[in-house]
Amino acid sequence: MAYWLFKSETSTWSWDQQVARGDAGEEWDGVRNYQARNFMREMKLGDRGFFYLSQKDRKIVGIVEVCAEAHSDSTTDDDRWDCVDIKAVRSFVTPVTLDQIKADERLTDMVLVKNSRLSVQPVSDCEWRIVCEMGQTNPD
DNA sequence: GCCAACGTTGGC
DNA sequence: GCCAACGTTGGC
Repeated sequence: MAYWLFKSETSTWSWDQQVARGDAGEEWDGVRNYQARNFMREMKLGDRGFFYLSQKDRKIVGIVEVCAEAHSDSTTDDDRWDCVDIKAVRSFVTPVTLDQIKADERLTDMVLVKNSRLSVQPVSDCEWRIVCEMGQTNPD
């Protein structure tokens, strides 16, 4: 199983909204970046991801699961853009801030640190476990 | 609210 | 196919 990171903003799509969707999940639409799209095309059912809030919040607040593999983005007729569906798995006991991540020597290679603008990113197994531990949250 | 970094577009 | 111009993102 692979791990990922999905970026959102509270004002656009909040963690509360994601949780409220329950197991039905939600289409991760609106991504208009080839790199991010390509990562979504690689995703498999059951893959897990962090739910990160950019801008004001700048922290990881929850864990999500891919509940539909890549399909066309319903918000556009342009067939270049695909997206997956994700559902909330659990909230972080303690959210992990970008500051904490940047301050941790083990996480200096995280895409979030190296390429902060990429809205869908891969996360290594190692990074996954470290961040979950920092958030006192079950990684499985 | 500023601006650096990055991605995309389009003229040549 | 290069690269200047432009638009967007997101940390600060």
